[in-house]
Order: sequence, then C-alpha cells, then structure tokens
Amino acid sequence: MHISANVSERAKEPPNIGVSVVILALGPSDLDDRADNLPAANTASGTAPDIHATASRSDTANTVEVGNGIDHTASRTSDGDAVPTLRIPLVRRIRQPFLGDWALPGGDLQGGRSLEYAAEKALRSTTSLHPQYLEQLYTFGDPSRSHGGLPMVSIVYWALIGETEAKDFREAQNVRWFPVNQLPPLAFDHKDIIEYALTRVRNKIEYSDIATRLVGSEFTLSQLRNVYEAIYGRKLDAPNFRRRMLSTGMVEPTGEKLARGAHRPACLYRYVAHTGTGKSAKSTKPAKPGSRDIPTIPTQRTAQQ
Amino acid sequence: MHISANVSERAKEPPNIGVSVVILALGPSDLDDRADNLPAANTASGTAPDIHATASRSDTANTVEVGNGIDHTASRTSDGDAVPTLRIPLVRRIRQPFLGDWALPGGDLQGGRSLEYAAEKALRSTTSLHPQYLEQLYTFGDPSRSHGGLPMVSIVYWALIGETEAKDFREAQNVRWFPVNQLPPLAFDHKDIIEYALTRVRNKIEYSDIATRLVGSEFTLSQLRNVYEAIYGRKLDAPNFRRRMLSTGMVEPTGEKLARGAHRPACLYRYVAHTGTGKSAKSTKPAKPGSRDIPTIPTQRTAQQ
DNA sequence: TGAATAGTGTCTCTTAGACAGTATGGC
DNA sequence: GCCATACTGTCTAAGAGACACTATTCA
Repeated sequence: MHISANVSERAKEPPNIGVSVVILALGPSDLDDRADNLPAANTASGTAPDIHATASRSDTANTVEVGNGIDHTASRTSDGDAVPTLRIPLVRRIRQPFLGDWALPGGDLQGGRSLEYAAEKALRSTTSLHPQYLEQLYTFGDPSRSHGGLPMVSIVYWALIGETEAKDFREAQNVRWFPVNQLPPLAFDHKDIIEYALTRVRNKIEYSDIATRLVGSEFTLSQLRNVYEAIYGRKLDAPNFRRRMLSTGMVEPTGEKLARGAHRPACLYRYVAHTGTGKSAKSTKPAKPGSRDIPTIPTQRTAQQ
Repeated sequence: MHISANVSERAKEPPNIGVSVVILALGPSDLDDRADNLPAANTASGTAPDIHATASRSDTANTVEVGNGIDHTASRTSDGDAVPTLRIPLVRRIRQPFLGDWALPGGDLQGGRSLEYAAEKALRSTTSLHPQYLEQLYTFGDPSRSHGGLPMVSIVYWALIGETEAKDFREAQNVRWFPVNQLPPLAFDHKDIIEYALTRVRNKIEYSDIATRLVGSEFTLSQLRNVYEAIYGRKLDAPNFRRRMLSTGMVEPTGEKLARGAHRPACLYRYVAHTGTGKSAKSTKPAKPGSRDIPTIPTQRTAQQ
C-alpha cells in the first residue's frame, strides 16, 4: 500500500480498504444503577485531555443524541421501570482529521483473510471479546467522507455482545463505552453509521434468532424480553411478548424454574434450532460469526468477480 | 495497482476491489410470447464458441435452475395466465478462471468516484441504460471465492430497469439477457449472488416504493401488479392487491382512464411521495441512484474511517 | 351476447396489542 | 397479610388472502 506523489495521481488509484465494527453490547440488566462501574465509561482513560463531559451522566453536555425515534435520554422511564440500554465501545482519534473525536474500531484488510476475520480482529483489539453475532452492515465508499484524510472504502460490520461477556471487556487506552443514546462527537460519518446499525438490529431482531444468542443457554422469558427491550429501547408488554415467543416455536421450556427474588419463580427455556417444521418458522439461517461469505436473509450484493 | 512477485507477498497486500451489478429488468408484460426477439437472449453474440444451448427455450439443458422457492420453469402457469419474468444481463468470460461461463457485469473502482458511480458505469457499459433504482447489495471478500484468480473484494449493487427502458438495451459483444429462472452456468459465486439479490428485491418491494419506479408516471393497478408479479414470480390476487396498494396511500387516482382492449378501462394512478402523514407510511427514504452514501432502510454497515 | 379485464363486497384466519385477572414465591 | 413478578384469559383492531359478485368495454 504505497502513497502516490500527487493528488491527481492518487485520484486514479483505487482507494484503500478498511474494515470497521459497530459493537453493540448489552448493559447490566439488574436494577441497581451501576453507572459508575460500567465498562470504562467513566474512567479517564488516556493521554489526551478529556474533551468531553462525563458521558454516563444524565446531562448530555458534549454528547450527541442519536435520533432513533425513541424518547429516552436516561435509561429509566418515568414510571421507574428500568429499560436496559445498549452500549458501544468507541476509540478516540489520535490524529487528524477529527483529532480527539471518537470513532468506530477498525483495521486494515489482509489479502488472504476474510472480511469477517478483519472485523473480528478489530473487535478483539478493542475489547478483547468474541462476538455472539457478527454480520456485514454496509460498505461506505463515498469520496466526500474522507474529510481530508485518504480516500477510504470502509466495509462495516456490526456485532452483538451479551451481557455476561461484556463484563470482562478489556480496558484499553483511548477506548470507552457509551450508551447508544448518549454518544460523544463522532468522527467522519460514524454517527450515521451507528444509527443505521441500530435500525438494522431492530429490524433483524424481528425475524431472526439473534436475541437468543445474547442470553445464556437457559433463560427466563423475562431475561429474553430484556434483550428485546434493550435493542428496541422501550418496555414491552410481558404477556404479549411471552405469547409471541412461544408461538414462534423458537424456544421450549426446560422444565426447570429460576427463583430470583420475592416473587413467583420463572420457568426456564432454551433455544430451539429451526428445523423448518416449526409453526411460523421464517427462514433464518443462523450464519455464525466468521462462517462464510454468504449473508443471512435481508441484505444485498452484486460482484464483479 | 501492481502485482507482486510471489504469492506469499501478495497475500499480505490488500486485495483488489471491484464493483459488480445484478441488473434486474422487467420482461415484456404483453401476453404474446416474444421469446425470440427478447433482448439478445437468442442471438449468437460472440467470438467464443457457444457452449450453451439456447437459453430462452423451455428445455433447460445447460441452464441452471435458481432455487428461489417458486416453481416456474416457464413464464406461464398451467392455467394459461402469463407471469412476467425478470431478466438479467450477463457477460461471458473471455479468460480463466471460468472461461466461457457467464458473469455479472462489473468494473474497477476509481479513487475519486463513489461506489454508485462505479456500479452505474458497469451497468452502462453493459446495457447502455440508466437504472431506475440502484442500491448496494453486499460486499464479498472471502479469499476462497477467487478460484485461482487474484483475491478480489467485490462490492455488489443491484439495479432495477423498467420495461420501457429495457427495450432499448444495447446489444453488445458477449452480453446476453437471461430469465432469472433459466440462468446459464455462472462464474465464481455469482449464482449465490443473484439468488441473494432476488431475495433482497422481493423483501424490499414489501416496504418500499421501488415498484412504482418501474412503471410510468401514470399507471393502472394492473400494470403495477405486473411489476410485483414479475419480482415475486407468481400471480397475485387482483382485488387484494388493489386494496393493499390503496390502503398504503402510496398511490392516488389521476381521474383519467386507460382503455386497452375489449374490456372495461382501468383507472390511472400516480405515485404519491411519502410525507409521513400517510396512513401506514413506513419510513422509506427514496434514495435515488447515485444520491449519497447513506443506504435506505434495512441494510448494514460499520466503518473504520 | 360473450369474452375479458376492472373493480366491490364479504368472509375467514392470523397476529399484535391492551389490559383484567390469577398464581406463586419471599418477606 | 403485602408486594413483586410470573403467567393466563380475553377482547379488539388491523391485515392478508380466498372468492363470489358486479361493472364496463369491444367484437
């Protein structure tokens, strides 16, 4: 990857390729507000002067409200019920353009490796975690998005990380976690990209099994509902949610129960892989992370080679 | 882009980038079977020996049935009603690998140009047409897909071309149009890519306005239904289709009528841009071809830059 | 008049959502 | 007993699909 002598020469060459990841992780779902020991959200993490107010406070000074169509600046609704929130790790830029702003984790693409490999590598180097789910989001290549940097085609992936996994994140230099509804100033078009990823996830959760990957192998329907609520950013009606989950045939009871407090214990369920014989088994190829180059259901393609 | 001396060196370099297009065009919807003067489908077009049987005949020797879950090897159903079919232009490969097989049109990516530009250019050079709709499909980058060629990342777009536009295609060397249900042997993973594009289009037509771009500015509901039928590959119930279209508020009557035969004339309608005040106005940013780098609703992204 | 397409009415089935009410645990 | 959560029952409204039926044109 060599850089040409002048700009007109450079324009004729193909742009560089990078791979980036929107990493969506479940926040803690237990009701005590642990804002101060959330993954690195509040710890001064680095060398550069802190140009932002504390991101996890309820005031939104120096943070950007992502317009996701849902009104929740805090993680609790007015009636006092907790709505779990999604969190996202970002990397502070240490060079121009957008020096000091926050950006999605990313890396270069190696010739002999798959795109998923590059995405997982970017994810690991930022969080030292493995994704529960990884899928291509979109490829951005408009020349105007470089803002003075080198022209760059960014192949963007999005990843999901479960609550238990997110607890052993790696606290790295210039890496912080932000709630998706309180993002800091972002470099390039990364704000649009995150919004787009959220739209995509909320859409995908409707017809796929991604939510079941964010809970353990056995789970209560409340726990599963919490995953949906975190992704939607709003509370769901518990009775209707139960009916919907059971009617899909995607989950089945284990027979066990789980007591977690001064109330009736909840039945445990497990995920049932779709055999195609289920009742409303919409076609949902699981497509594990790093599996192959064939996307799951609704995405897009066309290729010269 | 220079080629390195040996393989191990090459593997460390970033792969080449190309842009390809799945071009979906409406076939003729009038009922006379014009298989023999369809765009270039049957004319011997080239220098290379013709390794395929006539692709537009009803026998499928040397053609590949794309498994789209719909049983229609011919364009007519058993009751005699015509089902319009989608057609797709392919380019015959004139070098290894996959010499003689058919492939999606594509081209290189120039640094100073957008991805859409490259896709439109590939489309123009093959068909001399402008797309009614152009959208990114997916980016393929698995090393295994090169099959002996150079490693290649393919950013794939899909395009829609209306029936009237498709009539003045350009008959080019080594370019032919095939019905999507009778494809010839395809190079690389292009068969998967086309199947994926069809899935995507059938999905997208549900919640977007792409169908209205394939008819004129004024159209009857029968004409619009024909577009849906071509994309779905099956007949639709006319009364239910009418109700559904009218209930979305996406179309409105012009007051005019169109007489086309020995039967009751049909009312003409026009497309109504969504203002957000409509009844079931699902969020559908139009996203014209070549507009910007922000995708429409359900797709995916994440980027390093 | 008949053929062919345009268009209306109506029925059923399914699903999502609202919400009242019951069940079962800890305290 | 009370409280909190788990779970059941039921009503309503909207949407998709099947399909009988009417309307309007030309030949």
